[in-house]
Amino acid sequence: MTACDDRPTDPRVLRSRAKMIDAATDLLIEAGPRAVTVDAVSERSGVAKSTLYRHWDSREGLLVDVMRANVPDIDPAPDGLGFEASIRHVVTELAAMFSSPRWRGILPALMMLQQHQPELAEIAHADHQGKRQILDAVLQLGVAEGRLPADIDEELVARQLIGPIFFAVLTAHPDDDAAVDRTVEFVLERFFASYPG
Amino acid sequence: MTACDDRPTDPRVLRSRAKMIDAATDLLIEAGPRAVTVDAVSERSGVAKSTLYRHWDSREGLLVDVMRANVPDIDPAPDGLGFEASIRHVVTELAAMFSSPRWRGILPALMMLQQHQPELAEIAHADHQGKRQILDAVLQLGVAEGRLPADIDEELVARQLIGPIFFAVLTAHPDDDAAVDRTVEFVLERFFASYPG
Amino acid sequence: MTACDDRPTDPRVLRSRAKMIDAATDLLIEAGPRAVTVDAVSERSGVAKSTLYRHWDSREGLLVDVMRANVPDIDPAPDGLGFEASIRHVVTELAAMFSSPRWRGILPALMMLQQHQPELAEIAHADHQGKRQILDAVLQLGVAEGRLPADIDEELVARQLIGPIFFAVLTAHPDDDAAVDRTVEFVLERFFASYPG
Amino acid sequence: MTACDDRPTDPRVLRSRAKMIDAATDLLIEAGPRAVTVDAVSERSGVAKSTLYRHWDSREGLLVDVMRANVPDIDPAPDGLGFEASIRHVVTELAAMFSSPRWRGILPALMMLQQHQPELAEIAHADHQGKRQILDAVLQLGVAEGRLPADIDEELVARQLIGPIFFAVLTAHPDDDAAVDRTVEFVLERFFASYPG
DNA sequence: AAGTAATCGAGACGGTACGTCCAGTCTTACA
DNA sequence: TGTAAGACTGGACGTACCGTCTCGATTACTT
Repeated sequence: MTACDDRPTDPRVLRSRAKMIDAATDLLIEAGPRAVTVDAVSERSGVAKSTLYRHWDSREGLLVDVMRANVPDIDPAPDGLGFEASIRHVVTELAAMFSSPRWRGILPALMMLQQHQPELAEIAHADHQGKRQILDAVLQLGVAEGRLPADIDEELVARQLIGPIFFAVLTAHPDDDAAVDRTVEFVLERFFASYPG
Repeated sequence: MTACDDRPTDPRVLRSRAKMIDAATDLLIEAGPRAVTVDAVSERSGVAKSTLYRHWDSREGLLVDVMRANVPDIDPAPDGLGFEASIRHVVTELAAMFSSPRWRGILPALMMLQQHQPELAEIAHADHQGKRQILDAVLQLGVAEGRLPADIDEELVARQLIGPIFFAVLTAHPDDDAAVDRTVEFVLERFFASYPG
Repeated sequence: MTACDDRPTDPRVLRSRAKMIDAATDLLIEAGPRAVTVDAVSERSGVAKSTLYRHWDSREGLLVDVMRANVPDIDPAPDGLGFEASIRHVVTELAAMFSSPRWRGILPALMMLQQHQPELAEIAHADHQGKRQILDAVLQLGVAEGRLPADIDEELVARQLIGPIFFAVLTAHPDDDAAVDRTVEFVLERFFASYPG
Repeated sequence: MTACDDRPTDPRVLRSRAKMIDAATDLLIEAGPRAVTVDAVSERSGVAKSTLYRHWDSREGLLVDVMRANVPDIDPAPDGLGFEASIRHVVTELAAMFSSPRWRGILPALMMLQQHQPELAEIAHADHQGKRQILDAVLQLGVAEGRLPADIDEELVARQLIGPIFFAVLTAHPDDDAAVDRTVEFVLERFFASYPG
């Protein structure tokens, strides 16, 4: 029961690892998952291929860590902000997350690859849960304030709020920069209209 | 004197093409885009590799046509059905489309690959427009019946209706077969609640 | 004994055949046997590939006929010229043949390919025999004139006369245009020196 | 401080290279240059195709090294042997070289391919020069012994001696095993006859 | 501070897939 | 009927990448 690996990780390991993740992330965003080649990552990062395989057992393993390293965080709603302001804050945060260039470059790959890689499905699920907790807290605040019915199905409401934005990010014309903002406004407006205080 | 290339396409061409598209579609659904190997398609379809390259200039070109060949159609709402029944019909149709095993196997790949392949982005866009026309007709019916305001923004409403379902398909736990159905019900219920007749 | 196939060959057949042989010959001389591609011959001659295969059962068969069609003839020594002048005439003719650009482009290929294609070996052999007959006649004239011993081994003498010239053609520096001429002179000089009248 | 790349070549490189050259040589002798397929060499040698291309930039490059590796050496005439015995020794050595199964399988290919591959022409030329040096030394011995005139043209004499044998190897009937030996005897006999001591 | 051990760069290797080119067969339409 | 056009199978070519391996050269910890 003794801690078997207390010693701090070798700094060389950390340095190599960071360089490879960075290079792979850049490649993923610039040209999609097919460009995340072991040889390309090795060349771009300056780290030898053999070192890469010392850290991950396959290209896929690296890709998993690249995804994990890039999952964005969102700010929870500050305390004492009230339901309406809080939900607006969270939905806006989520929209910003979906719209960020980095996550827009990675999310579709994650959505696709999770179909055939359980490890990525777990990452996607964990990420989803994290966001859900933040949103759920706000929905509970709405219940507490009497603005939402007590028996609200948080999962369905979450889809109601996030789905249109997610959909807009993936389908809106790339030139239409304001599409997501309009969608956020509309989603909130209809949400408040369908749950009148 | 009508079309310029009337002569019926060589039947051999059609047969080869169909066999390759079928084989590639199966591979795509079974194991994802990385499994759609030229060699694998050739072997599985019984068509020679060189023939494949006579039809498409690259693996990507084949993939594009596989996507195109598998875009599902949905039934438009029958005439004389009334607004509420019509919109329920169309949304249910869309949900069935998103949930169909074939499209679930292909859609995420399409979403991802379109980021770096304009040709696929066009397919996705054309598909989206086709569905939108069907939905827009129903929304206009709602306006005509006085159930929806005349200045409705059809694009935003479409996202409102489709987004949660799309999101559910891509994020719901695979064991939760009823997730999409619940989402459809909820989306419609809230829609009607937010646009009370 | 009835003529079973008297009717003159279809002129189209002759024309196609000639065009293909010509094109193949040009390709062979310009870029060696590897360039004599069925497709290249077809394109260059304007004759369809399927027609080519109606005339020959393989690329090799075509190559055989190309070789056969290009075997050069030499003039026999004119009557009444005397031994010395006759042998000089024949050896000079042979040297001119070996040196002609056309045969220089083809002979090495024939020499090589005959190792693994009996049909080509036969062509090479028949050609050799033809030249030998002309040379042998001159040697017999030498015997008749008392310039050569009666028991002369014609084969060995032929090698003695032709070998150095053949060797010079295949090994002399390409810039050294006079190499073959010098060799002819030398061969004849030594021949007469070793068989003093 | 001597050579800049002293370190002994990676033994793996040497081993792979040797295996490939051997396999290619066997194929060349057995079935001619057209059989020296990259895939065939790879399979027969057990070395991966990609490794082959790490060593040579094309099938032709490999062929060049196969030729180079198989150029046979001949023994120079031992010292103190005297002119007649020496020249007999060298000519016999050359005949044995031309007749050896290995070189007979390779030489015609070399003769042909050199027409369109300068690198092969260089190999052929270098080989020729090597043999010429050995022969020239003997001819100089003949001059020193007073058996040959001082102003002898070594190139022409070399053709005189080698040409008939070379010609015999390439044109003699394959069943006539003694053809080359007879030619050697005859060449020497006529040579001595034409340069009587 | 020296010595040991972990980590690293370099790169050869066997393999699989790519996309091209050619041989040889076969089908269709035209003359 | 013979031909041009060209699709088809099959196989080799030469390239790019994956994942394995070995070799020395560094770099970090340890005594």
